[in-house]
Amino acid sequence: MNDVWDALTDPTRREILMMLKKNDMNAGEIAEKFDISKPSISHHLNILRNAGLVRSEKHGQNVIYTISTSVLEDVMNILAVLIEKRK
Amino acid sequence: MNDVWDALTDPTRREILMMLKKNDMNAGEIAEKFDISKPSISHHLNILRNAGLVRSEKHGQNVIYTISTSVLEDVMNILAVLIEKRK
DNA sequence: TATATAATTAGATAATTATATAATTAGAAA
DNA sequence: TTTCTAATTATATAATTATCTAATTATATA
Repeated sequence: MNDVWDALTDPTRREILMMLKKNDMNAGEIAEKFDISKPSISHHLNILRNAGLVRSEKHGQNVIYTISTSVLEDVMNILAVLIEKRK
Repeated sequence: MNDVWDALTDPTRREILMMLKKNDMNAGEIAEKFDISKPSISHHLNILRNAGLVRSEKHGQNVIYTISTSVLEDVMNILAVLIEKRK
């Protein structure tokens, strides 16, 4: 759970998720969208994967990344509790 | 918005929010609940306040903290977009 | 007014994190 | 099998962050 929050803190990683929300992309395509080195993006992808926010699958020499939203439900639930009115 | 995510990353700060969800508390009461120095808690409270997640009001020599959830709606919305199915 | 209490600010430090470059691994194609 | 491309791993570094102790500020009370 902490891993999920930590993954979501970084703006680059949130943007990656936003992009993956629209379409699956491979690592190179993702890296192209940012002004950051490929290894650095690879690192961000790793953090997202460890948090369970993306999945990766190798196709030939490409690695295709897909968003995985199930863990986000937990985050939503926590927020819902916080927002919920005190009785 | 970044400030909100950053504020939410830290487990101590999330726990503070959970506590404040139940009741308003003053700085000392909050600090007592953790095994962390008072200045450190003060620092966390400052980050929460800058993110708009709490408000503080001085009553005598106590400072009473209250949760403020409106910014959390924005976070919820971002998560909702991410979770939303691709069409 | 002197002292005690609540909280914050100041300053230092250890740990974490985002980033880069260089090296490596794996697969595709000449 | 050599070479090219995609991606990751290894390593180093600068910046950020969480924490501490000490000092300060503000209020209350003896």
